[in-house]
Amino acid sequence: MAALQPVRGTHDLLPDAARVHRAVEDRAFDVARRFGFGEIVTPIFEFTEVFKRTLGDTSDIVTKEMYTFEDRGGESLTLRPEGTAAIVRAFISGGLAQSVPVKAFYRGPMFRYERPQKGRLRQFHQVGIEILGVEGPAADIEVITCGYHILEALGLGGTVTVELNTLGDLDSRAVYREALVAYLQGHKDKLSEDSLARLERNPMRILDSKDEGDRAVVADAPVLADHLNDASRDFFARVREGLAALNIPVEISPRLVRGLDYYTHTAFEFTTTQLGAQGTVLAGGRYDGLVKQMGGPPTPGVGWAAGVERLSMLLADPPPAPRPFAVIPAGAEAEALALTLTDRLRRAGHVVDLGYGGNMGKRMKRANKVGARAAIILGDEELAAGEATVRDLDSGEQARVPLDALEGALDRFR
RNA sequence: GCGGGUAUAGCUCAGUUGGUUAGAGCGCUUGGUUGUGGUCCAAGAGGUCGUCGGUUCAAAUCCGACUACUCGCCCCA
Repeated sequence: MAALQPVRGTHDLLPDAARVHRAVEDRAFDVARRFGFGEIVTPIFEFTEVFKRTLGDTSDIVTKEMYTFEDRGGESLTLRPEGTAAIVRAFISGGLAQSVPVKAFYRGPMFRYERPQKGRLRQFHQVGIEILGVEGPAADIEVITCGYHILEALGLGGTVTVELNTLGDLDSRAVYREALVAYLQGHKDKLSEDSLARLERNPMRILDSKDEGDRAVVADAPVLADHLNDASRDFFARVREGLAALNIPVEISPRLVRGLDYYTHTAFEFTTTQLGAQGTVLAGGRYDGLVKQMGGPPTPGVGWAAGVERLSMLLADPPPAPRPFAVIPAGAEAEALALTLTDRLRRAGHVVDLGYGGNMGKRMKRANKVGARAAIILGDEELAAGEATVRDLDSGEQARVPLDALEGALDRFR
């Protein structure tokens, strides 16, 4: 039986769930398209190097969460654990540096070997956007605004908090990091085990530790904002002004940091309290060093990714299944007519269900089960008159309609 | 990777201090005749009680391991 279960941390999307999942993706893309983003589809696996080089050798994702394997040709490949690295790789290998700015939207499955929880799977799905080639804060503003509009389109405008911070440019970040490490070194005895490890690899992560002891230490730690140079400070101010002008409610979170190494300047996170520990629903930031780090021409970038499963769980108005019309023939002659009539109505754009057999009672039951809006009944009487009986399954009212006027008669049910 | 909880029909759950053929609701199938669903009534199908092992005369019930799910930590979308 174990073999017949989906692999741990993976999930089938049965029709009802799949409909919600697609709706989230489609609405996100609809909004992104209005902002001028075009879709980029990249392969689901890449050379392992693509992720190693971008995510940093010490990140958890690279060190213990990647699905890496050797193919038959001996190449080391990895199922993508996130989207940005692949988009940037495509940007470089596709020569898109010639046509910056590039505004890319992507969606699809990502893979991380993690311990599954609610809202955390081993194969999960993201939608994301990236703007490559824009240095100024206009891109940051647009990217955050787009994310906010998408959440609004999903009916989540009021339930999500937008947290914002700046990591400063590379100089500011380096200066701050030094100050922070110096401070933390002096309080080593009070730090948790996790944070001692972070002190080596990713000291800024200690800022958002949930450990009480850590929090006490962090409370008096040097603040990033005090270490920003003028350029970084100005950049952040302009981002905030832009968002304020667009009425996007933002909370400044001085301790918000990013797990991945390539982020600079703007960092943001859209969170909800409705999903427990997996409250982050959309997150991203600016990554000015990434393209160059991957071997492309120095190109600034900013973007975010959002978790489709998490958004699906929150979706305010899950889309209903479409309500079909049920064509119900009685008798062999009617059966033959039903086949062509159904085809005609489908070509006209209607959703039509044609049962595979059974008497009228069974077919009516089926019509009801599939949520049909109306039944189109074809029997001997109707055939003789060149008509069909159209029965409104909500009200129970029915009327005879000439066959060649059917399309028009069905329009009133839309 | 670490810690806690859970695991009974397709779904949501009962199952008393271990004791014969494991129950309910919903869903499903069939019927309540001949061309009309949703409501109602009746009958029926469906469970190696997550898996493996142990304790016992006897295990869904107690113990252990494993697996999955779940809630935290970690990480992150």
